[in-house]
Amino acid sequence: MARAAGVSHQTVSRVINGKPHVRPETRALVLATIEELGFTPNRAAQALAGGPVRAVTVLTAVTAAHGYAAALRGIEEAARTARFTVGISVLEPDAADSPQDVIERLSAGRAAIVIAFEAAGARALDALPPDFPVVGLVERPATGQVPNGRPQVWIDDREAASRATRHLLGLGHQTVHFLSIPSSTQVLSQRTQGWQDALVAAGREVPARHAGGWTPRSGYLAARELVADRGVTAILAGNDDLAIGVLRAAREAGRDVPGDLSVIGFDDAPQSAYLNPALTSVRMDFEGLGRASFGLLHNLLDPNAAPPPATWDEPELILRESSGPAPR
Amino acid sequence: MARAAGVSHQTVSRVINGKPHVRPETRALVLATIEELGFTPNRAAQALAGGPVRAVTVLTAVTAAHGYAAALRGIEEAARTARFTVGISVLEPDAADSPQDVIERLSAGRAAIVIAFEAAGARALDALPPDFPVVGLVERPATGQVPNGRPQVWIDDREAASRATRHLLGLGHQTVHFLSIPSSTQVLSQRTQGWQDALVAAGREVPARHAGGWTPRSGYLAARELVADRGVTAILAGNDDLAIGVLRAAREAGRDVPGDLSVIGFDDAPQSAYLNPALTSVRMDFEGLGRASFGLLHNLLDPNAAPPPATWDEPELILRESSGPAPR
DNA sequence: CGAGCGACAGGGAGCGGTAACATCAACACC
DNA sequence: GGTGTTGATGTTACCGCTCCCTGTCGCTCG
Repeated sequence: MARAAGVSHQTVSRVINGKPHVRPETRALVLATIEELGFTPNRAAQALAGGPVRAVTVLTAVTAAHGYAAALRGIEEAARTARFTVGISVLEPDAADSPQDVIERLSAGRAAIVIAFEAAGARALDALPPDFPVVGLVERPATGQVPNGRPQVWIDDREAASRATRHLLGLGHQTVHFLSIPSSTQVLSQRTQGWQDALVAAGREVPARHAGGWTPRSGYLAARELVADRGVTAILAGNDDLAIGVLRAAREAGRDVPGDLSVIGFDDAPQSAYLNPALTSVRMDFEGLGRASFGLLHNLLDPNAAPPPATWDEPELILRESSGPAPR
Repeated sequence: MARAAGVSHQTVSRVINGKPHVRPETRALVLATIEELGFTPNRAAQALAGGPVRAVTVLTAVTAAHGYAAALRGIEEAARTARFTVGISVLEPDAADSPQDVIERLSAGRAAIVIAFEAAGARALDALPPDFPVVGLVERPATGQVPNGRPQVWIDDREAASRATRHLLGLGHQTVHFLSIPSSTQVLSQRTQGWQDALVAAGREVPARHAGGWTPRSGYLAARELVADRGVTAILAGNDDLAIGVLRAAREAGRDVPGDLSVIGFDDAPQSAYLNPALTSVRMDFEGLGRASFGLLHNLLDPNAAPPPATWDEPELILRESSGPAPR
């Protein structure tokens, strides 16, 4: 122990936490000794003794999709600069979600951020006791639906989906087909809703929705049927991974993108601009969302010390090669 | 406290840890009370009291690349089934790497897995004290170079790169150009070495190596120059993300893949099979590697309780559309 | 039939910190 | 000069758990 530095443990504690009432020379002495001994405060002890919580754990069911990974990156970055430790635990789709099961996954510190864009995440969020320090990354709550009183953040992907759909309609496409990603407990994901909104508003018929998963493969499988129909001239994919599968299916079916088929994805993954053809996509600032979610949590935990939570960018449609005018 | 269940804290502790010397009925009673109260043992207290370590933190400098993400997934999965908590901390490329700085990132429990495929990771691994419970995911140690006494795991990507290079040579290409990913402290990454090995063994001249980063963009930028040279007929990219950039650059330069240019990537990311053209790639079992690394760590921490560490698959060249015979 | 022993249970210390309170000197004020 | 007042430290009590040790039984065994 640094008490070998000639002072009491209490003084060391004060120095570590930057508290007042320590003479500058004493502080310097302690700091020097800490340096010399390579001393690191024991997090477990700090946590036990009721020190400030400096740990978050992120709960998520998906790790591969760009949006999720980006959110995690944002959270980690914000947490690291706030000197928080971040844990991660992935949710199995069919896990028993008793509060205990969920809480048991948390590392010491007991504060969480739940990425609840789909069912497993949403369930985990619900399972946590109401007074638990947690913030959720969620789908935009359906209109009129009250958020459950917990801090949550979201990107308005309903509006984003509408915008993308309107863009395609504006290009002359009679209708737009949608290949969805899995949603949270809501029957329809917000992206699906937004797509429907735009179609209905334009007085178009809403085609049957096709359900995909998270991978390019699932996009490919689901799209094969769609692209076989020459009447389908525009496909909106739930994310860029699915869109890659769609692009592949289109090529195999001899469809020309964007000549006779337009494809738009979601999330603007780093590779999307370099695909063949380059993918038109809706850029979503999940990294910013992640940072903001951490900010909110930090604020929850320690209203004084936390800086004002960050904001994030609005979705933005990035036009590239995969979308174009409807074929005549 | 569950002591309200009529037994001592000690008995509760025994039940929680599955220790003997508790009457079945007593055990059942305690278990029932725990269930009823929604009691969860306090990890911090357990750790403090010298209970078994049940937390790892993963240190990595890269999160987006498929290989890293896959390794992390493997670690998390193995850790979760062993009821470990997993933390993650990303290393900045230019961080001060004193042992203290590194250790400070660790959550309570103080055990780590370092993904040390490139410089920042390697430095962090070196910074940790020799007796620290840590295992590294590293590049294959150069021949004759003794691993530094720490448990580490690696995939033989030197041989894998050789194999891919030989494959291209066998297809009639005069030589193979290489676009590298950043490496660890070693001047040349093992992938680069393997490529050179094969070229030298075949008596070919070794072309200048091009250095890329981690992203499709960096692959694209580096490849533009390469693909402009019609004499270049085969490019091996350090990973699939770079390869995507290469594919793009090739198309823009009017090169036909695989007609007059073959491209092979590394890692076999999920989207690679669905690209246009589908990317020939070397499949690397980083997920298995991650699982194995956790197994090793678990064994280090608790030689009795840990199951024998898993193994991982050998690299495998997956032939797809992007590689073919050299143009005549 | 008492010693010995194993199965079960409880008591207490202590892990490494933080909060609250006590102590003590220096200094100011009336 | 007595006595607050304030800054710098030390002391003590936990935080919630695990280890070590001590007790109680009820049995077996010589």
